[in-house]
Amino acid sequence: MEASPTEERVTGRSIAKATRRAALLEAAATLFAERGYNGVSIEDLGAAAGVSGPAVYRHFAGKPSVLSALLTGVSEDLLDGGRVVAGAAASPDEALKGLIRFQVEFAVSHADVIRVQDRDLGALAADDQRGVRSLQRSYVQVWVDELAAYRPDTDPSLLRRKVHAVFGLINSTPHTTHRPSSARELALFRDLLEEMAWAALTV
Amino acid sequence: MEASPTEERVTGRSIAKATRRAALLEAAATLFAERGYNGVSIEDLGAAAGVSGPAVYRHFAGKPSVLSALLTGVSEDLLDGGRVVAGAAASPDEALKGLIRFQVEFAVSHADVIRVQDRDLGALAADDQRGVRSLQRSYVQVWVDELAAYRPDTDPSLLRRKVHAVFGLINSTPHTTHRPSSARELALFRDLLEEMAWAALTV
DNA sequence: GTTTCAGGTTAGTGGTCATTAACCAGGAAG
DNA sequence: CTTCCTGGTTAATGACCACTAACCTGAAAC
Repeated sequence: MEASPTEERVTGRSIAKATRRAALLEAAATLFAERGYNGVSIEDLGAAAGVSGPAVYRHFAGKPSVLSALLTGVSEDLLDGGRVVAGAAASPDEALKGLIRFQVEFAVSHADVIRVQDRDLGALAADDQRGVRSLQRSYVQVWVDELAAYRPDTDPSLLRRKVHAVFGLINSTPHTTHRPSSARELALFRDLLEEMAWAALTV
Repeated sequence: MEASPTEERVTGRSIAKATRRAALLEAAATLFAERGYNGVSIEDLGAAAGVSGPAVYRHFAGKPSVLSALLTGVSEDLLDGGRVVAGAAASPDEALKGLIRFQVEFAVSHADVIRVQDRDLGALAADDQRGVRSLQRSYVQVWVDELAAYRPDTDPSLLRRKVHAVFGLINSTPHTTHRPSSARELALFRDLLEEMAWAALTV
């Protein structure tokens, strides 16, 4: 017995494949963010990853699968990151500040996926959409739990709305036309978003 | 000399035409918000307005013109409304509160156009896009002017970022899955958004 | 060194869709 | 009452595009 089917041999080819797949997802993030899922052709997508057209089908079952992989990935990253951040915090208010910092960092450095997520989620097939929405819900819940601990005796549905609104604030980044240029500018911008988010959240 | 070319006779037909056009724009708002500009066919659009397919071309030059009319309209409404609100206020802080109230009201009652605006603006031809962006910039400027009066000695570009972030917060409404049901709920929700927006803006 | 087979490639293929053509009906104008 | 012409209609037409077929090449496996 050499290797179980799940155990993959690491060969030059498998590396190349993984690399190509990653390049495709990267290209998808950029292109979908720019023109929207329906505005990008498989041909465009392949081309942006240095491969042409139908080669994409060697990595994904179809165009919807690309979107699905992209959005599922980002939702998982957010949920995992959020749980780690919240778990490491010493108090609810530290947790909330950490979550804000984490979300701001994510939104600023992954503006494209954020944009795709709230623009093209509806283009997903019902099943995948359910999956992504479930991950999103869990992530929101991480916030709501901390907020509930920080602000007891508040209607949970109100808390959920607060969290959504704060996401709107933080995720407004991708819509911003004038992106900060220097690193200094960017740091100030992140601080601003964090302060505003905190103020809004603790109203 | 009967009538100048700009002066239109009001006839049964002209009324019917205006009505149909309005119905088409209404349908466009709903459908584009739901499936995105590229996800809606001219056929769908016509059907939603009780007319089929190519009849749309009797009212608009093409699909892009529909989007253009829709977005230009909303941008104008916002700018006009914003100017009235700001002009009627007795002080900068009253003006800001009025602007917030106005924007919240607009976002809540026109969630669909808001969604189309920040989702499909990029689908517009360069010229129309410029026009809409110019209107948006002016609207933002109305806010920035008041904010500058309320908070002197602050970098204007920072103020602009603040305003953008607050728009993100307020305009998060369309992304909210659980829409408030009762009128009471809705009023509470509007109040919440207003409070959060004010807190964020005055950080 | 040969055999496999995964990951590419270039031609279809069928469907969808924006836009145009050709035609029709009925209100407005005279 | 007749003439126009506008807002509709249904049938092309031509792009574009997702996906499939058929074929090729070179790394892995033996």
